[in-house]
Amino acid sequence: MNNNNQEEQNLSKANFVRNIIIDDVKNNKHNGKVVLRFPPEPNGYLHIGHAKSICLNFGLAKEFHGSCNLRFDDTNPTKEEEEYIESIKNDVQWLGFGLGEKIFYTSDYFEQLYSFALQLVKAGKAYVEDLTAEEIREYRGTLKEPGKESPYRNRSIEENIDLLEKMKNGDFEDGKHVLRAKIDMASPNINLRDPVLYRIQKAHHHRTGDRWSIYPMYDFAHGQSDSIEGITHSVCTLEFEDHRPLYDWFIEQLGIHHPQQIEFARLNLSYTVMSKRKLLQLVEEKYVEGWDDPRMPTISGLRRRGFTPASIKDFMERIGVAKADSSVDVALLEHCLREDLNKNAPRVMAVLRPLRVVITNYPENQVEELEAENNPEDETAGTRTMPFSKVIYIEQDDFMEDAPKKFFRLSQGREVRLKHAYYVTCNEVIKNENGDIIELQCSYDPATKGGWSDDGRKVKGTLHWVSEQHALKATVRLYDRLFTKANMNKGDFKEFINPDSVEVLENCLLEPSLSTAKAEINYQFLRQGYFCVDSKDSKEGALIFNRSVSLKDSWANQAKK
RNA sequence: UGGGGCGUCGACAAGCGGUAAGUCACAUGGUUUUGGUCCAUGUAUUCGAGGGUUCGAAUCCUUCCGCCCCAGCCA
Repeated sequence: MNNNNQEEQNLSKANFVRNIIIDDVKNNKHNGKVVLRFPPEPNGYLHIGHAKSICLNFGLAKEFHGSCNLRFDDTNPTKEEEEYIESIKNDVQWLGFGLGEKIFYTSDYFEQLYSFALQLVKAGKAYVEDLTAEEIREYRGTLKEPGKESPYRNRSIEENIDLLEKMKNGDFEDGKHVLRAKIDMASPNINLRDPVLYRIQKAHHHRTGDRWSIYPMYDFAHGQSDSIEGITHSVCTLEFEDHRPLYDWFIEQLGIHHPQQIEFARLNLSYTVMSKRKLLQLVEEKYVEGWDDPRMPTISGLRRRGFTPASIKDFMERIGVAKADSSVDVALLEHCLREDLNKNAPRVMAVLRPLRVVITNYPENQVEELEAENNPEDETAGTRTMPFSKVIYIEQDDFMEDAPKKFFRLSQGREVRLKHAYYVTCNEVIKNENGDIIELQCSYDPATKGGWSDDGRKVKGTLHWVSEQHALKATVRLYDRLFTKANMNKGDFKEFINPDSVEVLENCLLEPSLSTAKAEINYQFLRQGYFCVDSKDSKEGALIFNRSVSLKDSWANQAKK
């Protein structure tokens, strides 16, 4: 690879946010500085939609040698928890982004934010409201009709200062007053109709304790926090587009640094939901086993499922960044995982639904250690050995009576290859009294050791297998999409929950090398998919594997026809 | 129907006046000790619709249609 190619590799794909930054850097706009931020509220776990924002912001900061602050937007103590802060830090780092020298918190600016509020009051640009929440709503007007001004709008500055200080000192009960900006009750942009700046909330804050009885609203805190941190580009999602005039108003009234806000479309993924509210509902109503359930689109869920940081970053690179509402096909995410794992995951053999096979002409107590390659896509991966003996198991799906010609697997009288072992031919099918197939009697060809024949004989099928006396028992969880409908914009999303989103197979048999398998290391179970040890439930001697994603299966497609 | 956005292949998405990139999905062939991977090929005479400007328009103008967001003391 030459230098040019390498350069291109390090550059992310073009998108309009990146283009704006390129221009600004070129024009020396913020002295050429690029300071970004990722500002989650610690009120839930991060999901893959947040990962888009993380990759964008941290990625751009890295590319332009700038910085990206992780800032917790902790302005609502009633909804935020320490647990979420820890999980968020953890998720960002797992994705591969450093947290930097310090973590930022909006709550660190409470003092500063309060003096900004006081500044507005003193300038006659903000006032203390006596109206109730309901009255405020009525006064606000509607989308089509202008609002009307509050009777308390023109209090004296002195009275406003006095009242605000009393609010701050805890002299009033929750809801008694609120501080509002004095802008324009007739504005077509509802955000400008005297928005609330502070509310009284005598709640314990996870960081500031009981110091405050008033807390700033998001709209009053967010832009100013960006400003305080010297953020050059405030990248956020589309729904904040019409808040921008409000943020600009604050910045202008206060006379402080003006970050440039840029809005992009949030990520939607087919067959899942992506709002914290809905995800919380799935957790609380026990549709899943927690925020990190492997079926959840949370970062912790994807991680437990077996997704890698590289696959998620690759996905983000491929979907791009734009302003059109869109829903990305989950197949693309799966493709990214397969691509990563195809190159990197060691291959092993595991029989999920075992069918007993006796090799009638194989010596009774013989065991052979056969060599098997670990990864045909990676020469450096080396080889291992697998024990072979008289009784083995194959996949139930790999045998069929009266099989069609296109079925390249085992059937009466047909010969197949056991991967890395021998050619075997099925001679007899043993059934129980119900007619279920319980065992196959096969014969092997000793001349085909390793799975080769030099007589030019063609064998179409290759099966995976495990030796009975050496096999490890394990539980395998096959995950499928959580919902049966690709897009659930309308109606109740819970109607579309997939009742078969997980299938638990209890009696799977694995090759012995898997006894040392560890969580977050992916394996390809040959011919089936990529699997990893479950980080929570798997125990030594009681292994549990999760299917991260299946292999593509063109036979399944063909069989359906 | 107040304001703010958005409409390019089934799904994403480049393109920004010079004659429709790429990726996924799909289909067909080839290779293959994974019906995996890999390789090759195919897939929008057309850019929400109409009208206009221009030698030339997805790109400019205009009218219309459709979708999303906003009336929390949530973020």
